[in-house]
Amino acid sequence: MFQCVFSSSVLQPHSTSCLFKHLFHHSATPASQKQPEPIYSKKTEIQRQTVRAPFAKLFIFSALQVARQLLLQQQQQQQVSGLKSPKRNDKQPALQVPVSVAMMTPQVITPQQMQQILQQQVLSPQQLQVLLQQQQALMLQQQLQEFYKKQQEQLQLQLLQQQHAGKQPKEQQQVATQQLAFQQQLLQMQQLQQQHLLSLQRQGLLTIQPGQPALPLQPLAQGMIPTELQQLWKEVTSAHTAEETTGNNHSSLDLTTTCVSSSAPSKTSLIMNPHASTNGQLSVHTPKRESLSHEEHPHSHPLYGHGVCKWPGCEAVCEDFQSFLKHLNSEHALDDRSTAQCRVQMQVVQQLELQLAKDKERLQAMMTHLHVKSTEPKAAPQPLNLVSSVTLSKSASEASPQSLPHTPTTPTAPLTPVTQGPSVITTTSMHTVGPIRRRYSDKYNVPISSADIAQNQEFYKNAEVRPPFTYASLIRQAILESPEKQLTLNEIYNWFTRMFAYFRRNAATWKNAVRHNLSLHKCFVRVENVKGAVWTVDEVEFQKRRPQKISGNPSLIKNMQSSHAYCTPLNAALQASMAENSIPLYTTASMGNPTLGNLASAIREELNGAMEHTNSNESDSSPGRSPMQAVHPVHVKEEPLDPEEAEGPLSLVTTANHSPDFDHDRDYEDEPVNEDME
DNA sequence: TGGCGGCTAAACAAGG
DNA sequence: ACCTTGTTTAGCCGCC
Repeated sequence: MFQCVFSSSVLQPHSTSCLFKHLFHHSATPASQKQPEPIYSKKTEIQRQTVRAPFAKLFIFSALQVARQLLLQQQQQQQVSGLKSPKRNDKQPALQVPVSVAMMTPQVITPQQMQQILQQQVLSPQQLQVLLQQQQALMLQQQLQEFYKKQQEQLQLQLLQQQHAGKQPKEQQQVATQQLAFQQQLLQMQQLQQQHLLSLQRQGLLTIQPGQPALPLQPLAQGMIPTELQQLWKEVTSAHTAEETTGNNHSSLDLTTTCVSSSAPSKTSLIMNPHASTNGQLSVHTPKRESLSHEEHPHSHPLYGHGVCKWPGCEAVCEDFQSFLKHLNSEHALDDRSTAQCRVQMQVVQQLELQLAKDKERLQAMMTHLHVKSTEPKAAPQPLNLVSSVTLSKSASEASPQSLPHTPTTPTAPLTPVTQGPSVITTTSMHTVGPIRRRYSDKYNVPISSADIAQNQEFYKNAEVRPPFTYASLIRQAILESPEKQLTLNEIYNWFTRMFAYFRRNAATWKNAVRHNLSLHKCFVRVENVKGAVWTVDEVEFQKRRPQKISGNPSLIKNMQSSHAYCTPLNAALQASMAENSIPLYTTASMGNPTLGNLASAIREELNGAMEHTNSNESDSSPGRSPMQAVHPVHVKEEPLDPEEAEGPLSLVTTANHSPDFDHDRDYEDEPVNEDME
């Protein structure tokens, strides 16, 4: 079956013509008229404004540029972070030059790294999803552009043939139809991009400066006739091509000057260049000049621009480059925070890469289905080398972040010196063979808070990322969420699979672990019921095993309170406990979702226990543990748990395949679902 | 270095 | 015979 991936379509056209009809259905008909998709219903006033085609074209182009720049900036920042050496930056300016185009290829970051990053989960999954959506739209658009070019060439060829031979009108018509269909796919995708950008804007991830004219975000297809679309497409592509052929292509963008800090993903800002908008026409700040200046300017640095430090979440003002270097070495030296931030950056980038791989595969499948030659034949059955390696490498075959390599997860595992370049936290050090399991340093587990899991509920539902909680915590949560505070074993299983995509795999493993935990921990009490046995939670026992470690370390708490944006989870832990005292910091995410709310509150409660101990300076006799060991350390394991895991494409984030309207009644227990095989 | 918490794997038993 | 449920043991890892 060929399920349309556009616009959340559920139609499954099984033939080319059917697909085209299907695509027409989506593209030619404004979604707002046909299917009131949520994304349209959320349109802002800006979106609703009438759009003129050239205006919209410019915006699309601009949006593409900005999105691309964001990605590249992320890559650059990650690279620079990885390269950074606290002592040498000022002495070896050559090493500060942004990475080359080649270095920004997906191969730079390995799947293992991605998994590792994912498992550390320093970054908010929501933020990741936003970035992924951006990237997805962007890359698909690029693919379609390439394809469309080919289609156009083909069409012209056939037109010529027809002029000479005066026949084959049917075939020509078909090609034209194909062309139009893909054109409309492209347009729809562009709409998606706009929506993503708007979404970012709504979430505060994208900043549009006040003076900026209202953006024309009306879906392009609306009110446009095919010829207009075609013309628009031509203009867009020609502009795009022209831009790329003028010396520096996009890969050489100097992001330090175009985009303002991407900082923490939550603060990711796409700031449209205000002085680029003239007469209401928005254009993107072309990076060309900056790129040139970057080359000419020895003091350029991917982490420095506009007198501001671009280190994620920093934005410290630095008068000149020297002061910036000083700042870089002093504020962003090799320490826990910098290491974590670097990993976050890698996480962002690699997530984007993975999503790109998936979308490429999807595009390839589309093309294959339509019997169209691909512009990237190699992308065919396997998404990308990047992904293939995940799929085929036995050591990395576990899609989950479990198969995480050795990385500097603690300060004692310092970043590789600059001289080793991108090998920092890269594959070379990660392909350790053997049953290596590594837990993350508590320092980095600490940040994962209940609030995070509450906030990112959808993420855990959809992404196969291991939840950073112990089995015991999760079991308890499942039980407490139940109306009667008791669950059968099977119901606990179902809760796991329902709430966490991760637990839709390796059922035998984690179910065994669940049973093991139920039996092992005193806090879980088995109660004989009429129908059988149910499990309940003995809160007293659970409190006994509650982590205490934080109580003895006030400085840590202080750090938590003042920690950096990337360490917000740390704050979140604290805030979670505050929330317990009727400060509803994290209740918004759970509003309208009682389950989520319960999850948040219960785990928050768990965390709060540690904080209570902290505040009261009470110390009981129970063995001390980090409060975040409740938010447990995630194991790193490099050997596959299940041989089946080595088969089929793996995905860390399966947002595209997991419906938001996840069927909660679906039973995953016996059949580890490989979503990618569907 | 040893204790501890946590996870995984596995063996085993009982019951349906 | 097979599956589910529940218990127990062992080994490993990371942290302290």
